[in-house]
Amino acid sequence: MHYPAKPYLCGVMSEKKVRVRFAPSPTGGLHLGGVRTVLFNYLFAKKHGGDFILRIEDTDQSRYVAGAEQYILECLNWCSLKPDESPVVGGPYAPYRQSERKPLYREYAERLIAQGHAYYAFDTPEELDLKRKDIANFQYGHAHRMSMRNSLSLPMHEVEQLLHNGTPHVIRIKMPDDETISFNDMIRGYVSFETAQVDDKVILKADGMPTYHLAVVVDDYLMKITHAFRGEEWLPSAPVHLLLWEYLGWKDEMPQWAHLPLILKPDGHGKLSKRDGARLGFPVYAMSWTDPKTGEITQGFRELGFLPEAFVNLLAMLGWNDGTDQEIFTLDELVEKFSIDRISKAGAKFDFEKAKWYNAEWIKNSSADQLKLKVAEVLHGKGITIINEDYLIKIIDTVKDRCVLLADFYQQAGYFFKMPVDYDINAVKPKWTLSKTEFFTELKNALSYSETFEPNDLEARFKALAEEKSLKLGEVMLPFRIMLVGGKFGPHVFDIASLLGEAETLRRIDKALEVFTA
RNA sequence: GGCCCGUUCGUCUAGGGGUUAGGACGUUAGAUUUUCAUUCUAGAAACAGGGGUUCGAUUCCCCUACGGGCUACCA
Repeated sequence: MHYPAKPYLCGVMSEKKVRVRFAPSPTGGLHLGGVRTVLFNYLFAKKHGGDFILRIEDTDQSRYVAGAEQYILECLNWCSLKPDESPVVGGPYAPYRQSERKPLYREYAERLIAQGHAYYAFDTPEELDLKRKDIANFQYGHAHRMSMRNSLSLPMHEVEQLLHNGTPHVIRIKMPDDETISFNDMIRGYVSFETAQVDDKVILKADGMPTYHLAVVVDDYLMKITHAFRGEEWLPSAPVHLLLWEYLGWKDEMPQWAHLPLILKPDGHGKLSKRDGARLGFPVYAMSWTDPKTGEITQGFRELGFLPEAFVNLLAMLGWNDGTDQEIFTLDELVEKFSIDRISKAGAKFDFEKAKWYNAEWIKNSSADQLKLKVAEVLHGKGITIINEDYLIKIIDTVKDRCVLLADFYQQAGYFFKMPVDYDINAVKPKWTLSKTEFFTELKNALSYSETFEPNDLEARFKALAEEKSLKLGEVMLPFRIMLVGGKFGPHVFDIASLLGEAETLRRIDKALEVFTA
C-alpha cells in the first residue's frame, strides 16, 4: 500500500489552513532538540499563515513530572514561540492535554477491533518478559501472536469471560502479515516499510490510556493537523501511524509528515542528552530545570546568559539554511525565509563554540537599550543596584563587544559600579617604584585641574605628566588601568576614567596607591 | 541480530555531471588596539571506499564500510 504524496504547495496552501502541533511529554526539562522542533513547527505555520498548537502528551502517568508542563510553556514564551492554541490559552479543539481526553481514545480502539484491525491482548508484562527471554528477537506480530493470549488466539467465550471479569488487558493493532507501506516524507522523500517487520504495537494500555501511537493519530485528526513534524526517531513507527489513519477511515486527511534530523553529541556519537551537557560543560535544556524529586538542577541556556534571539537563531541553523551565507537571522526573517526543502537530512553534532559565537553576535548587534534590563539583572544578581540608567546605557555601549554571555557583563562592567576589591597585584607590584608613587600622587592634581573630564583631555594630561617625570607611558598605563579596573582587561583606560568621573577616579587612585605601596 | 535513515574541511554547511569545491565556527600567522576583547588580512583544512552510467563523476545508480535511529502497556 502506498500513501502518495499530496502535492506540497509551498506558499500556496490553497485548500486547508495550515495547522501544526508540538506535542511534548511533560517529563522534565525541554531539550534543545525539542525547542528546534517547536521552532520548525512555528516557522512553517507562520510562514504559511497557519496555526501552531501545543498539545501535552501526558499519557504515561508513571512518567508524569510536576511542573514540567509549566516549564515548557515558559520555554516557549522565552523563545517567543507562542502557541495559538494550548492548554492555557485554550482553543476550539480543547482539551489540549491527552490525559483529559482519555475517554475518547477507547472508542476508536474498539472501533478498530470491530473492524478486525486490532485485538485484545491479555498477556501480563511478566509473560511478555518471559517470551522475550525465551525467543530471540521476539516480536509480538504475525509470527507469534497466535501463541499469545489474545482475542485472536483464544476462543470467543473465553475472551468474553476475561473481559467480563475485568481482566487487565491492552489493545494491539493487528499489523498485516505481508504488505509494503510507503509514504512521502517532506524531508526524506519516499520511505517504505514491510509490515511483516513491524510488531503489533499496543495502542491502548491496561490503564485505559492510549499509547503515543493511537493518541497522535486520533488527536492529529481531531485537531485537524495538516503537517506533522517530529524527530527522526519516530520514523520506524510511521507505518503503524499510517495504517491507523487508514483503518480509522481518515486517510484523506492525514497530515504530511516531516521527520527532522537528530541533534547529536559533539564528541562520539548518538543523540545529544542531558548527561552530555553535564559531561562536556554546556547546557542542553533551554532553561534551568530543577528535578522536583531529587532537587537536582540542570542549567539551561537562559540562565547561562544566552539571549533568546541567539538561542532561536542557532537552533534554526542546526539543520537548516537559507542557501546564502547569512547566518544571523531574527525570528521574523526566519519566518519569511523558512522552507522545508532546505532542511538537511543528516543529523548535526552540536557545537557549543559556535553557539557562543551566535550569542556574542547577538549581544554586539543589540542596542544598549535592548540589553539594559538583562544586564541590570545580571549586575543585580551580583549585588549591584543600578540607579542611573543613562550611566548603564553608556557602559553597555562601551563593553558589549567584549561579552559572549550575558553573565560576562559582570566582569566587563561591574567595576564601573564597584571599586575593585582584588587587584592584579602581580602585574604592578614587582615593577613598582617610588617615582610611580610620585607620578600617581601628582596625577590626581593633573587630572582635576580641568573643567571637563573627557578621554582625550585626560590622555593628554596623563602623557604630559609622564613625560615630565621621565616615565615611559607603558610603565604607568597598565598600573592606571589596574587601579581603575582591578585587572588587565576592559576598554580604553581613559574612556573608563571619563565614565567613572573625576571624584571616583581620584578615589580609586588613592585606594590603589595604598595597596600597591603597602 | 532485524528494520529504517544518513555520509562534502575537526564542527555546522553551500554546491552539484566539466568549479581554483564556497561560507561560518574553531584553529594558525600577521596588522590594529601601550591591557584584554573586538575588528581586519592571510593560511592550513573536506567530497568514506569500490563498482557502474557517461566523453567526463564529488554530483546519478548499485554494493560495501561507517555512523545514527528504532526494536516497551516511554514518548
